[in-house]
Amino acid sequence: MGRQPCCDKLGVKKGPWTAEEDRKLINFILTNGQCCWRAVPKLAGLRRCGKSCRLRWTNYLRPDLKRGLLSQDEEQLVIDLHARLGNRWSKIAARLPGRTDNEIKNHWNTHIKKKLLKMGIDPVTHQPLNKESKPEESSSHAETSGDNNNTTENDGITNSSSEENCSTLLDIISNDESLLTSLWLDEPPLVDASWNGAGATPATETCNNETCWEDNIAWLLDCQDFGIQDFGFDCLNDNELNTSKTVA
DNA sequence: AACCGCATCAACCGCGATATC
DNA sequence: AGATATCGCGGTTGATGCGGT
Repeated sequence: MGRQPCCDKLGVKKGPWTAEEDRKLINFILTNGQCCWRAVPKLAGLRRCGKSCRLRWTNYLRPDLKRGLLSQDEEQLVIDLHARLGNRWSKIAARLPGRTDNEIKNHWNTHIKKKLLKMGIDPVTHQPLNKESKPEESSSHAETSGDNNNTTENDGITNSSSEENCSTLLDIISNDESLLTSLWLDEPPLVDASWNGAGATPATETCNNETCWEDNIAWLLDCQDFGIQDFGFDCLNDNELNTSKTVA
């Protein structure tokens, strides 16, 4: 009854990934595509659990990932989406091309949270902190879902230009019924559909959908064209440069 | 130069949802 | 139908780097 265990836990390595392990995982996925993660460590010759492989790939090795800090626009979008969705990081990440839920979660906890607090805004409710907040900050945003375009003047993200960004992004979201609906419903992401199509689908299903699988293989092979087989760590930057082309 | 505290982020853990037997 | 495995998500931890003293 049931399935075989995910991994036997014995001899499974933990901790930071080495360049060699990364290379093995990348080579395996480029060659075979993303099939069932449970089988990946064995087939790729890794002493890792499948879960760890999936995490490493989705959070770090995927060639379509952007690296580096979030831009102001991205940051503001995260704030806005968080006001609507709460800590549903995967949903938020789905709206930011090349960003992972882990990355956004980290950025939220280390940067955005502090900025909001500094601005007198509760990062959980996105409402003004009444006790500590400065009088002018509680003016124009409160209970409604779009009230988080925090436009105060005491922090870097809140200068006049970012104010415009805030309202622009907010307008886009508020005025786009389909986007709003999709944010609330469990709709597939706009940007990373190809990845989710392959990544979230168990091998059996993937095999049933040959077109989808082949598309992903083709896409992964495209990655090889720009030198991923020569993987050293700086190649990911090259990947970044080429990903937009490839995805497009 | 050495120590300390803080910030950052990759990776792990545990849980719920879903799939499979 | 129930038991169990797998997947994906969100919370948390720990290693590392950096700046200040």
